[in-house]
Amino acid sequence: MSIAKTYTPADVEAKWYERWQEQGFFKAKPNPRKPAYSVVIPPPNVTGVLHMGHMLNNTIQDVLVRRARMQGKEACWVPGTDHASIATEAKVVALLKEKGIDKRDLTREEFLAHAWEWKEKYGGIILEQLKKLGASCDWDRTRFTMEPELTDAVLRVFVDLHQKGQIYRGIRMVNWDPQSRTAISDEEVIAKDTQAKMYYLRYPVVGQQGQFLTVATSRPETIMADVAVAVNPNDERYKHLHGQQVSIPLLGRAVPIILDEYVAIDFGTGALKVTPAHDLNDYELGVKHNLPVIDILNDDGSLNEKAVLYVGQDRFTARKQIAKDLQAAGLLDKIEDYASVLQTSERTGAVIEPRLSMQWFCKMDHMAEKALAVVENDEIKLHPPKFKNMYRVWMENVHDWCISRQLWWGQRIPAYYLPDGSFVVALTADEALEAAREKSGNADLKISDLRQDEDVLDTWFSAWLWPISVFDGFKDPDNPDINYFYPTDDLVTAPEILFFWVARMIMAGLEYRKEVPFRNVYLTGIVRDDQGRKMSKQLGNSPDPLDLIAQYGADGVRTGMLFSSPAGNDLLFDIRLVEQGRNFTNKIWNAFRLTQGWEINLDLPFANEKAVEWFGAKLQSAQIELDEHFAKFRMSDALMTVYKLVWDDFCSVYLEMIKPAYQAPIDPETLRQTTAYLETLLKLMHPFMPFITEEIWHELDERGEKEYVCVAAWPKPQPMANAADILSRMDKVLEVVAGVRNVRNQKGIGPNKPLTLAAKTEEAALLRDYDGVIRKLAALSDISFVSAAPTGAVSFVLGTGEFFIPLEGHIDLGAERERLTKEIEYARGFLESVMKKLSNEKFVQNAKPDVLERERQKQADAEGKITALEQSLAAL
RNA sequence: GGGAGAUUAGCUCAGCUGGUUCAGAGCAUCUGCCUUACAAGCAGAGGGUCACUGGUUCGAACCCAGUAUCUCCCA
Repeated sequence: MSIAKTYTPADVEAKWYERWQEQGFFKAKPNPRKPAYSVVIPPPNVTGVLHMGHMLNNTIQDVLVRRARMQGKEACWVPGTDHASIATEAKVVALLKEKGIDKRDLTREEFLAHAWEWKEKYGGIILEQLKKLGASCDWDRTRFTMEPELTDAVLRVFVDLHQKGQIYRGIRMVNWDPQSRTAISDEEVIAKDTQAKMYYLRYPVVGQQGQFLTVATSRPETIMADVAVAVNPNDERYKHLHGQQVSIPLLGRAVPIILDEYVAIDFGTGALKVTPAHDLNDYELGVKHNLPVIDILNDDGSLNEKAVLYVGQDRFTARKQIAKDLQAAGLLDKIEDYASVLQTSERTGAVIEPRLSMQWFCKMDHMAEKALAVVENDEIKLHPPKFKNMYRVWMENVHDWCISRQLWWGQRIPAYYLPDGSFVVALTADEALEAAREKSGNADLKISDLRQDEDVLDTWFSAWLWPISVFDGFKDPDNPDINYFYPTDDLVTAPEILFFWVARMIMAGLEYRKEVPFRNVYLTGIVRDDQGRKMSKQLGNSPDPLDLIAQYGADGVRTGMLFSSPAGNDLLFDIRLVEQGRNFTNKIWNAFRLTQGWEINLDLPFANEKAVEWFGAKLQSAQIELDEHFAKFRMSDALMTVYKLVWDDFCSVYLEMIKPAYQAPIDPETLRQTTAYLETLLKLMHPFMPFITEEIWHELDERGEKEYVCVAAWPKPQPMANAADILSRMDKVLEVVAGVRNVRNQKGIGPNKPLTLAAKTEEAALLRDYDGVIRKLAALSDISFVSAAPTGAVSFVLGTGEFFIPLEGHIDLGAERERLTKEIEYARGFLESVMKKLSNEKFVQNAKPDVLERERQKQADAEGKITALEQSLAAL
């Protein structure tokens, strides 16, 4: 039989993914005989292509889902995509621009036609990429947040919350993104530290020739929107100006000097320009003092005619220009450097303008309170739990959610305006008409008299319904799917969207199902490069995931990503991790290859009882450990447990123990047991490395129609009464083996040159039991037991036992002596520290009995060891 | 400015209620091996004042206080 020496994933991955799909293994439907397990994918943007973050996130989900499936649960992983209002619209606008089409020249319908066309063409790419990774989603359930049914859910919720008074319309200071020309929510604003300038402007005091009030501002272009200058009433410097007016520099418009304790005397000059339209604090000050509002900005961030000056110029151009003009007019006192915080848009990066505008809001207070409670009482667990604190702080300080966006791509707000300016909210235009007739008392109103709100809803306003809407829980709240699969089990996502999305899904779940949407939230870290920088397209520091898969195999990439990704910690991506993953697949492949090469001789007796028994015990303890790691969502540790079990215990120890001599046959019982172990290992590895395990599974044996490792039963630990004993006995044996190998290394003796070992130990019976194992692993021709040290031998000490390897001609007496002396010194020091404890009365009184017992044991061991070492030294 | 978390080997991280092998793992490093499954490998080895300073305790990586540095969140 000839099997390739190295594993080539490219040959098998596509095949198995296809087979799994053909067999319908990923499909899930309500099954009363099975417990449900469900996960909804964090829907990637339709604009997205697979990046490293997706790889990590979806690998983790797939591991969880595959394991649940093997555990006999009805595992349902719902895939889908998000319409990503701003991001997609921006992308489509840019694309049109390239073709020479300006969005403003298009009607809403025309634009949407382009957008849909784009979505149909590119929107599914990312899901196809996930298949390459091995993601075991139920593809028949693929949803899209803007598809008709999900849109229907969004509109129903909007109407419902409006009816409940949870949604309202109002003028508020919002975060205006001048690039995408829409309001965005607080959560979409990113604060960035920057070096800005502070401009000190002279406002001439009206009627007092030559007198000025100097005001510090970082945004001089907004002076045209000033409606007052405020000073602190207690500020001695300005008492003489109380009741006066100043005129706005360059503009000449007079505004009052107002008094308010809000003004910080020690900041800037202690005089504050008040610009209600363009600053939240100023707005509040304006309301308090009954000041007018002058909005000088256009949607795109340029100045409008209300500014009078610089009309049509962009705000930043205007800022530069006005600084020059003020300088020229002698009204600029000075400019200072100033460290400030810039508010920027999450989506476009544009500098946000605080802007007063009419928007739709969703009240958060009640919903936030409930959504906080379920996390506080652990009905929903966050992993790692440190995020609980962050979650609490946010929930306790949450503001109402601005849900309207001045875009076209998205769900259009179902509010309809009557000719008189009032509005009704209804699911359809027909219903709106009915409501409008009732409201106005005008039975003659026609649909054409109504005007639907131009805005669309925030993308998260559809995403927050995702765990319910993907199971059609709004259209049909009592359908079998949602009853069976909701609440979902685990949600795997990034901490960045804990508030955007996770918190709001919890709110929606509680509001519409009276039940949490999931039990566990696993928060992954950010994938960074080896210098700790976030991976991004702009930096070009991210490898192409599909290239990686092509090069290292999906299994290699999956394990590589998991190797260093403890929950909630950032992952410093290093190609070496993926190499390690690839190497692991190759190791597995070769273990399989080894077992396939053996000739069987049916007449041979069972020759490897000790080895088989030991690996059984090892397997059992590893499985227990593995299940514990999974229970705690410690994916990295879970993988490491499997990795060490396979590589160290199975390959390096077990297979070496049972491996027949070259071209010698193996006995049937050993082969049978070994194959069974290999199958168990394949099952344990499958969630992490689905492809190679499926490949070997089928190579290993003829399999039935539906007999795939993908759906094999997850192995349960086999209870073994004396497992601990078996393991500790073998540990001692392996120490002896390591001792011999160490001597070989030190003396430069090849691994195959037969040696003999003489042991002077109380564990002779144990070593006799394992005689075959020791001889094989340590390549010994004979093991004898002695009561006195032989001469001319190299020795090593384990516990209280002494071991001698006769090696005439290899012995350096001086070096041997030195080594033994050092060991004796170390052991004496150790004994001393133990004795110190034991001679301390307080320790003996206070320590628990088992602790005391351990210390006494240590004492005995150390004394025995010292004796043994001294005898060895004497024997030299 | 407010809050949360972190600091353990060269790197990435474990370390449960303070008490065996409590100073660990993987990778990297070093040494020797192409030993008929695997050089994408085998065998072995070295490496840490558990950030710092005090305190509590018979006993501290672990508990407490302070200091330093870093990260994140919010304003």
